[in-house]
Amino acid sequence: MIKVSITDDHYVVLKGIESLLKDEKHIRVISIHENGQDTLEAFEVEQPDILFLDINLPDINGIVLTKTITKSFPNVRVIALTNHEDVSFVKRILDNGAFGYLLKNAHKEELLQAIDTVSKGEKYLQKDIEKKILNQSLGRKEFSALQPKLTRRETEVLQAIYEQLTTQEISEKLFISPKTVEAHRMNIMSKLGAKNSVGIVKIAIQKQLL
Amino acid sequence: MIKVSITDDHYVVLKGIESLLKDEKHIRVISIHENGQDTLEAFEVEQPDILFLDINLPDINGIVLTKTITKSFPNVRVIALTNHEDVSFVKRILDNGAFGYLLKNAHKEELLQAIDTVSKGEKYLQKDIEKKILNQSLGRKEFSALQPKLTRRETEVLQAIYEQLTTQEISEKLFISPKTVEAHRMNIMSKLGAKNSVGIVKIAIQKQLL
DNA sequence: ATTTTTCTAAGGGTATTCCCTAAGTTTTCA
DNA sequence: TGAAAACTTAGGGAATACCCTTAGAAAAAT
Repeated sequence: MIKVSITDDHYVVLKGIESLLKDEKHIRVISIHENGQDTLEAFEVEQPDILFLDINLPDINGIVLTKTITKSFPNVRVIALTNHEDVSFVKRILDNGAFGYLLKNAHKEELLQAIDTVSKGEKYLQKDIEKKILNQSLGRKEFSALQPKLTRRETEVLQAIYEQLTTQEISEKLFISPKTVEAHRMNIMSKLGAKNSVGIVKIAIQKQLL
Repeated sequence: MIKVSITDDHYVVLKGIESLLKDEKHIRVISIHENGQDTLEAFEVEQPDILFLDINLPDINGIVLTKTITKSFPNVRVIALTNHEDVSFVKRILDNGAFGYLLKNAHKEELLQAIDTVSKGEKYLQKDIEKKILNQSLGRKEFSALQPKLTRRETEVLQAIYEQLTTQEISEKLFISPKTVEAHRMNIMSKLGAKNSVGIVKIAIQKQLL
């Protein structure tokens, strides 16, 4: 008997997965949750073998939550559920301890196969995503063409730029010199391949950094 | 007996709504579809009273599809399903003939109420969206707080800004003086309520002007 | 414990954007 | 056809962003 939990803020998704699984005798849905907090609290009492986890939750960032869960409850295997087909995104999630990755357009067979595969301790990726990863992994790696990694500070500056703050305002907000803010902005531009602040925001949105 | 169809490329959403409705005796789900094309073809044979339509479909833009359906099959009442909480978005959909608007985190009660309300011929909006629309509609109207209308030239400049071009480069691209470009940019900022070019792009993306 | 990365910040420019006012021309629409 | 809206241009100045280099201190990773 495989115990499954589901966390998704879209109620219909929650009920959809539940209804798809309820005919399976070897699978039991033990709990469903609409946010990260509830999920963590419920896990204090009983942990599932597998958690279907929506990455876009209202309260906690899904990637962070994945990390938390795999650390606090190592027996729980997380299968990420999203609409992002972005390969870099998949990578980040897997790096943070997820065992599988499913798009929300997955059909019943894929859902079941994901559960079976992951419960065996193997990683499960949806077919088309697997292909994409392979294709892109064959590109150059050193240039980090995929998901540019911003540092904590850079992320803060990025956020502030997005909020239309000026360098001066950002420096006051973060208690650092304007010159430092500029340095961060230059680094962000360089990492994202942007020509100016507009490009930073444009690309950051595209790459889901915001 | 109310006949319902569902169109959503996320299979779990499809099954979720279906399972939520299957206990209701006065409602019958007559068909489910994963894309716009299938939906239109199926409607040639039989039309539902109500269609739950995901606005983000792989093949056809949901807003356009709403328009098509309400024209070709005027008996079908469309309830839009999305994650967008953007008020301007809601307006656009309703303007194109939709009878209701639900976020995907809607619970069973809301789903049923939406069906009942819409089948009576009334419009149904989810509570929190209704509030937002009211709030924003009470603002100044002459300034077109909702969907700011940009002129043809302003749209071109907006596009160029989005492409990270400088004022100089834009002027060369459009064969106008840099000063004119600046004038347009100022007008765009004013219309969108942006503080700078970053804001222009940010808001333009939010309001789907790009 | 040591290397690497990140964070910090400065000087010294240049380029660009932002903001105001003003006004002639063209297009659109009632 | 006349009025309104949109498009065009401009001057001038303040503010901000961009770009380069350099470099010490702090934090993180190995």
